[in-house]
Amino acid sequence: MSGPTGTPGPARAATIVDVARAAGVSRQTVTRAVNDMAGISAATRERVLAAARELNYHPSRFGRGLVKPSARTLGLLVGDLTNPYYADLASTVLRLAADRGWNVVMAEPGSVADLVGGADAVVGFTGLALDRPGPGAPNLPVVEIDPPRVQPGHGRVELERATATGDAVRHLLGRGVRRPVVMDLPGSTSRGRAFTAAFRAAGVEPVAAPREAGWADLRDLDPDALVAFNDLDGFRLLRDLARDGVGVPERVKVVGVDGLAVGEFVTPRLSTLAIDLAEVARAALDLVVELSERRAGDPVRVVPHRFVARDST
Amino acid sequence: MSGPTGTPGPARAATIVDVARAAGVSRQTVTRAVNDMAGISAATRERVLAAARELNYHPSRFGRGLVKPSARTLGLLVGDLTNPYYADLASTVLRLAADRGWNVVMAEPGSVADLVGGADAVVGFTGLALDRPGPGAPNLPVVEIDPPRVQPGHGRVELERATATGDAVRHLLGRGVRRPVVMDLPGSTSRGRAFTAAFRAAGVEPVAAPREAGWADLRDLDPDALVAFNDLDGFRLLRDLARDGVGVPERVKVVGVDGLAVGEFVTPRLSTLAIDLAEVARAALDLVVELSERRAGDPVRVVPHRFVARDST
DNA sequence: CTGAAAGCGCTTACAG
DNA sequence: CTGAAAGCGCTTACAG
Repeated sequence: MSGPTGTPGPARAATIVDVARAAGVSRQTVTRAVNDMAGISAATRERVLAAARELNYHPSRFGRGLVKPSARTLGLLVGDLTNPYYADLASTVLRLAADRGWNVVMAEPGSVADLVGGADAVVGFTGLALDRPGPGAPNLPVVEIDPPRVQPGHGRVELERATATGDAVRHLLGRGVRRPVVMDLPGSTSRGRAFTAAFRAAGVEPVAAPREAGWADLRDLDPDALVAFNDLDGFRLLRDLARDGVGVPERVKVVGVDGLAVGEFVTPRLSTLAIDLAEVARAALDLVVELSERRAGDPVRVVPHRFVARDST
Repeated sequence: MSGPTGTPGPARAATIVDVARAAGVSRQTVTRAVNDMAGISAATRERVLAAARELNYHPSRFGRGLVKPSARTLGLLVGDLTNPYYADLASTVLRLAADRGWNVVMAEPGSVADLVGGADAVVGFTGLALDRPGPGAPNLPVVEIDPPRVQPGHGRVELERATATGDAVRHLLGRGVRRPVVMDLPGSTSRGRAFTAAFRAAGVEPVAAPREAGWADLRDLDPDALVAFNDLDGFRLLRDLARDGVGVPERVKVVGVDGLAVGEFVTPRLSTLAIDLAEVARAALDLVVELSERRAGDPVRVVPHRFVARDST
């Protein structure tokens, strides 16, 4: 609906040709001015930059990217960054990716704008989202962290839990625990299943409870240990227990999962299943590079949790 | 150094033409297969996809972006994501940006790979890095959060501190504080200066101490209040004080800055200068949109801190 | 110091 | 169902 010529359409962003026309020069003179290159008179440069400013001109990443080498972009899919677990992982990925000259576009599940379209490869907790790798969808290299099921062709970093869970359970049993509660999501996840299995192997039948249960909901079970879904939930439970005057670890022991550094600062300090997130990040990046260069088979890396006993058990 | 033709060079990534040649079809047939479009026989599609897989073909974001509308990309520059302050802000930015159809490329200072080249606009704590907006450098819309000094043409979100600092200081004085220590970075920052000014206005001269000082360094000053550089530092101090058996808040009061949610979970719960990060994020995004559409003057938004008194004071 | 030409990798009409 | 042509916005040699 814009006029025949000269009447700038309101929607379309200014392009290098618009600036060239406005400044009365050629396109590559605009390039020279805008990119601060040599071989252009000060006067011309000024005129061009003025025109660019006037038109609110911003060079297109795409035009530029097509023609000159530029950083590759890694799509990173994490859970809620509000959880330090994901934030810490992201922090390491950012650092390692930058070392290798990659940019990182990030998304939380539910806010995946166009991760796939904006990235050259994708890494992350795909269990949280990313269902749509349709037959012909832009098939990027993908590395999944802690995936619920294997996806052929994708790399994956598995977070091994069995060993550390065994250690934790042994630790609890050794301190007299007989009536543990394992808290988990509705469908049950590998974390919950691992604890349940380990307790059973020792002849103790744990009670299952929903992740978000509070002490008020659990009190009647008279539990002597609570396995929280993660550290954040563990903090919440510790606070509730303190509020109700329930002694931790004397009367009830509490274990978290994730190994958050802040667990050192709550009272009592929270025992937890920790994992080296820097190692997870490193493994994921190694795999994604591998995948984008050669086409490897089904590359897998395994990173183990370890049990960290602190004061809450 | 690759052969005359047919000998694939090792470095160069496969392009749509390579696939077309390998499959013996035209470029747009490749497009149809790869993008799962209609108007192509199943057999041809299979043949093309096989060739694509064989060549490890991944469509170029740039070629594609140039020709079809795609999400805009916001560059977000935050501090260490390991600090929940930045992580929480990033989380909100991610969500809001996705609502508006933007992608977000993220960087921490020191890991800024090519933020400027990879984004259509930049938002963040530019005080932490980003010095190089040279004369002709790719001039994107920029919104600075809590900038150390105003940069003409840039939008900015100012984090107002004076009011909340006054409240905090009044609160402390009201509880008998007379020998406060204000901890800050070497050059002193606006947060430190605000506290110092507020104490002086009330006729109390605070002692300045380096941000990373521990109780061992401060004990001899016999302070009755510690103003930590941020909440994380506050947690550290609380732990040290508990370890040394120093009563908080009876003997020493502790104030943090940032308003981290975990401050609710440490013991005693940390009093702090909080700010609504969602509001900061929203203001920054509003400005950046404004800046990339019209060219506004020097758009500014102000978001206030507020003092949250908890148990540590 | 400045400009005309070619090409980066892709998709969108348009013919057949 | 398939392909030849044009063009997206930019930069890189190459002439003048």
